[in-house]
Amino acid sequence: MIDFTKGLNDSQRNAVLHNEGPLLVLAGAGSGKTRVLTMRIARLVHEKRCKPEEILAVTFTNKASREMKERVSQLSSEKTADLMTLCTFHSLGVKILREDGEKIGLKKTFSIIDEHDKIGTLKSIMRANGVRGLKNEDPEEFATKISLAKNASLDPDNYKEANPDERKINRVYSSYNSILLKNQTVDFDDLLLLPLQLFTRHPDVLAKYQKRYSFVSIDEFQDTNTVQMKLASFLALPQNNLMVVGDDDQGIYSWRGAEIENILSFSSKFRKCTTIILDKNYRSTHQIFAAAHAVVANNRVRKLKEITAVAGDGDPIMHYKGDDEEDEAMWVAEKIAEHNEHTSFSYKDHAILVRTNAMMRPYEEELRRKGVPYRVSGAMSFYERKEIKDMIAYLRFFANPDDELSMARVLKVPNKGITPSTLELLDEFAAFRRMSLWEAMKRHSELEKISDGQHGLINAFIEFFNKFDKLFETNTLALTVRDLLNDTGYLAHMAKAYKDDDSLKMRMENIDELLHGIEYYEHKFRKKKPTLAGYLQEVALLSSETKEEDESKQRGVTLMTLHKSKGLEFPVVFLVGLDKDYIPSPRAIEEGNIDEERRLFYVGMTRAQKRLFLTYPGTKVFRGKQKTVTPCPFLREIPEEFLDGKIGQKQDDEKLEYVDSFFKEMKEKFKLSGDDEN
DNA sequence: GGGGCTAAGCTTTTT
DNA sequence: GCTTAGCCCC
Repeated sequence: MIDFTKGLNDSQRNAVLHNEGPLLVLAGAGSGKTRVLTMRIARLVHEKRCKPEEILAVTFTNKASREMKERVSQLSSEKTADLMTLCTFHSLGVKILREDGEKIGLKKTFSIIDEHDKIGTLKSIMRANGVRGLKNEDPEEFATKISLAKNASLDPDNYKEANPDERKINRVYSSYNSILLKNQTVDFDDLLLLPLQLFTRHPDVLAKYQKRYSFVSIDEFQDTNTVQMKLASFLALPQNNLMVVGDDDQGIYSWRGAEIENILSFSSKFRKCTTIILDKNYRSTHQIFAAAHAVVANNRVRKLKEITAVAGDGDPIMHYKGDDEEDEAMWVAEKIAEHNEHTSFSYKDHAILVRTNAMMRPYEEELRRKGVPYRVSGAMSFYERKEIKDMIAYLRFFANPDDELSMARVLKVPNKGITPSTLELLDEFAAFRRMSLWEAMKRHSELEKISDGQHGLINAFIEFFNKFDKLFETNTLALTVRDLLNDTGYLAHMAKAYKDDDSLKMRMENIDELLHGIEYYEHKFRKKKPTLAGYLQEVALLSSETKEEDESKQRGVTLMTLHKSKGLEFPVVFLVGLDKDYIPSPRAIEEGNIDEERRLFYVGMTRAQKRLFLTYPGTKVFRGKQKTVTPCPFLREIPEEFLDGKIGQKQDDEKLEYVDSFFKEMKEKFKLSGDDEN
């Protein structure tokens, strides 16, 4: 029998050997949590405590779920890993809705709307409802509120009850939801909320899934929202074989609806819960980790954990104050070039972490100037590119002709000649007869106001649909898409539109890449019958991914926001722009949520394995004016013994005193909100 | 669909 | 003050 505990420390072993009942694993940064999670499920199956198909392990990112699948494959076999459900919360939602969504009025072919189209939909709803009148209210704000409502498990009716005064939001929210339903479309939040509603309304369906999954694990539990928590606890019943892994010190997504309370109160919510703390950090040097820990220990509301770094003492943290933002960036770029030249650290070992996307620019400029290769994480993702969105719209339309957004795009590129006024007539007709726009289109001959020419174009469009609809049924996806590209004149249209442009080649390559993706999907699902809707639901969840490639092949310096860095590690990390106007952000101060900002700082520090550099500019240009910068107050919380001693130089003393008084001030300000000595 | 102009806005965004 | 996004017009 395989020894699944080989090379593990005591707490890791205890977690891996846990069998039935709820288990909370508090996993400090770099403590080997993925290892523990995967080893435990591999062991459960290996020892025949359950079948592989009874394992459900949920993560937040595609990357994390891929990694988990890989590791389980290595520990058992690829076949075993394939039988398990190792996926993200959202793809679990897709699976459930595809299987049983019909019970709540959702066809198997439903579409998933992306963020951009969502804003567009809200905009038109707001316009139609007169909400976007005088004050020109921001659809983004409405989107955020609706999303938070959905994450808190509030449907339009619940929300209205809880917030009777938010009349505009109420109107927009309920009309948004009914439009989505009419288009047989869901948004990302629905992928969680709708399964939950399905479960509450159809206990028999819930029972089916409860029986299917006998062991449930959740990764990054500190980031779960109300809906995810409910889903997890529903699915784990009745045995409650629920393992959750997370680190309350790394909860940085409260503004997206994550409830850190879920992890803080887990052990009191679940009777007989076992709690295990993974208290060895294998990632960072002692100097780095102890410093980071000293900072985060200032948070009042947290699970007490004494975590020690075991990877050796290391060098002190270095600090640099630039003359201005440019000088700061220059110093960092120089340092990296120097490391690459004279030390064992190469470019790819370095990461520059910033608080806001806008702060990346001076670094990009400096790196480019010095010829240092770099990659910006979070640049435009593959699926956001125009040509890809166009193609996806075509595919969505064929999978789900009720999807009006996609139909609108299809009608536009290349232009099918059906005019806006014709569409308006069709739309009215659809509303009057309570049918979809597509249904109305098919009955266009009933509308006398439409001109003969337009009737002809609509007929051609319907024929075009029927032809390819059949092809999608009979031919392979990839082949049909190739036909589609020619038949619609899309390729010709591209060639014309980007005639003298370098970007034409790139766009063609992107289309090629998409075709390869389709072929890959067909290959992967060859046994399970690949379908158009299935493919689309797969890729919808990859929407924010830059495309697999890099990582292993990557050569350059990584430039990204602190938020994006969570879960990653780099030998050398630069935390830059440590300016008190950015971290903690003014908004966080306003909301009294400084602890989360401190956690963000902690996440940044703990990304570093060998060397950590903290920098800030002495002055900056802010809204056109030169201003003196006050360093980030968290710098003051790093014990001097771990620093290279530069912080606290005379010229900085005044400012650092200010920083000390900053915390006093904050304490005063929020005394009433419970942040006092009790 | 792109070019050019005007007007905001200046946190973070796993899916 | 400068960048970016949205919108109008071609």
